Amino acid sequence: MKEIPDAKIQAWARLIRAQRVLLERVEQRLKDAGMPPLAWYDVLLELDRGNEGLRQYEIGERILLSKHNLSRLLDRMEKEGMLQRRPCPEDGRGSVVSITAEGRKLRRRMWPEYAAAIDEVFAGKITAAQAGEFSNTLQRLLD
Amino acid sequence: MKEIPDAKIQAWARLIRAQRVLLERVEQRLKDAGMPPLAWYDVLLELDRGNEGLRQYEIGERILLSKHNLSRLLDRMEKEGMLQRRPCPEDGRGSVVSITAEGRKLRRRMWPEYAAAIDEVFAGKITAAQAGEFSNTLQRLLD
DNA sequence: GGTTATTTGTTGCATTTGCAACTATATGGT
DNA sequence: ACCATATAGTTGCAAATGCAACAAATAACC
Repeated sequence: MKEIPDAKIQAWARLIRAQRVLLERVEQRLKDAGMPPLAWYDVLLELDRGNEGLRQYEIGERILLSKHNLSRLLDRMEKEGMLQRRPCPEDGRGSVVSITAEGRKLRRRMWPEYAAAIDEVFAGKITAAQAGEFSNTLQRLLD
Repeated sequence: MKEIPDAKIQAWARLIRAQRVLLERVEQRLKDAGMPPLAWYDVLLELDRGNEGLRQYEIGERILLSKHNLSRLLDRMEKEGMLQRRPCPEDGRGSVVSITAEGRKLRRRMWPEYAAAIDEVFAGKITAAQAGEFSNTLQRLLD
């Protein structure tokens, strides 16, 4: 059995914990401001970037959401008028999702609150150099 | 409105993403090995440390679980015979939770699998020095 | 001592997530 | 062309989570 040094175990534990704590604070702040959860923002951001509309599976890959889950998230967002689904011309199975004007508006309204929250819980507590180093480490872990 | 440098936004995004990806891999591995989710391990570990038994709220603080949620997690674990709840002598409202022999056995059985998973997704991808630095940064974020 | 506010834990209800099954289309092999 | 297999997305059902309301006991205040 592999012996993992305590310092690494501790780093692992802190990674899990810190992400949970910080993310929860951010979500709470959005909620307090009467805004939808972060997942909505993620979807809106991707849609806003992918101008021609995106296939569902593309969204799923980018925001790391399983397809059934995404399917229903999109249901909710579509019902609120934030996006549109239309059948995909090249692939009869799929649909193309695109953001509505309403969706763009929501995204723009969410960003300041989200940014303030990130600043409060994260960006304000770390220097640019530290953030760069931190980011590199995270990327290495993801590879 | 605060302007957050791109590098910090990216670091934030990676923190969220990396934790999700790595944690999911670990959870999946436990599941594949026929074992309960990580939350069970966390509870068992705390109980194993706190020899005399712990109050529920103490467990909740340590593993960052809200009380209603914890209440039901403990229900499930108690039903499986991993722990015991008995009324607290000093405080008529609360209960004292303690681990059973069965619970200790489960924790010991889970650890090798969990450790191997941590090694695979985290510890094996980072040097001790990097882990130390990383850990410090996370701690700073948590303060 | 009596009243009010807090804390501890549980429960009901709505929302979300995860899993497996399903439909429908597309792809690959022969 | 035909059959098997894989992919895109949806849906039903079970499990987990979040929220608000609640009971019971303690602590705080006068």
